Amino acid sequence: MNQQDRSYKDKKVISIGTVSELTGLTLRQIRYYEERKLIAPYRNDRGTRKYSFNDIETLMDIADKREDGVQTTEILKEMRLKEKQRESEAEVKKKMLQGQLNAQFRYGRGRN
Amino acid sequence: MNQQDRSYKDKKVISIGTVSELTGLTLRQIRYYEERKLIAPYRNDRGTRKYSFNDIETLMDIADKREDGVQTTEILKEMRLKEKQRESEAEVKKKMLQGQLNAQFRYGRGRN
DNA sequence: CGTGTAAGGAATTCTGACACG
DNA sequence: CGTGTAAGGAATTCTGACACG
Repeated sequence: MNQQDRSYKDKKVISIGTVSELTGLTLRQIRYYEERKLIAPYRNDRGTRKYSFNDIETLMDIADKREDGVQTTEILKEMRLKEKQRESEAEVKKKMLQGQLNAQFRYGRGRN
Repeated sequence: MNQQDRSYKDKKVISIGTVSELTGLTLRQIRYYEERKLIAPYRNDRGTRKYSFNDIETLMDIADKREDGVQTTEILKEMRLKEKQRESEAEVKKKMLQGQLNAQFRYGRGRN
């Protein structure tokens, strides 16, 4: 996904009623998951919550796990773990790219 | 942009107040451009308008043209023309791809 | 033509709280 | 713990219409 596309997915512009329709969750549930730090909607001037498509996907994941009886505390831990995993992966990729650049640089110099 | 990303851009989930903030247009203007067929928001059960990110981009284009004094009728014509151009381009691409496939097929047969 | 505005009604969202299990 | 609900207030959105230039 490129930069442009991310901006759509991350932009917090959807109000809670629409999120409720899209996820099948009640307003109460959506607000409660925020209280438990599982999501962090933006608040506009008037204090109205605004959600992103990303938030909606997170909420659908939460709904699945809650159906399996997983508590919000556990879900929060899982989410934090996943986040760390993503960071590590990004780190590995960065290092691999760095290694390739170094190799290419040495190769280029050798031919001159 | 892949299928998944398109769904974010095209999904009509943003209410008119947010669209107003994002585009700088007044509610009156946004509704009027709909009346002139420049945009077509979705209406939910209660008749509330819902817009997509695509609609927002269209509205920003409209705003620019209106500032240049272009009338809504002209803008509509321009939009329809662009649409036809996009269709032609898609047609050309389709034909080029078809040609390549044919060539490949003949080439493959020749070697057997 | 394009936009502002006042009008009245209906639906939305917010918070804090009590209830239940 | 997770969710429902009633409560009261504030802001949103809708339509049809009159106004102006």
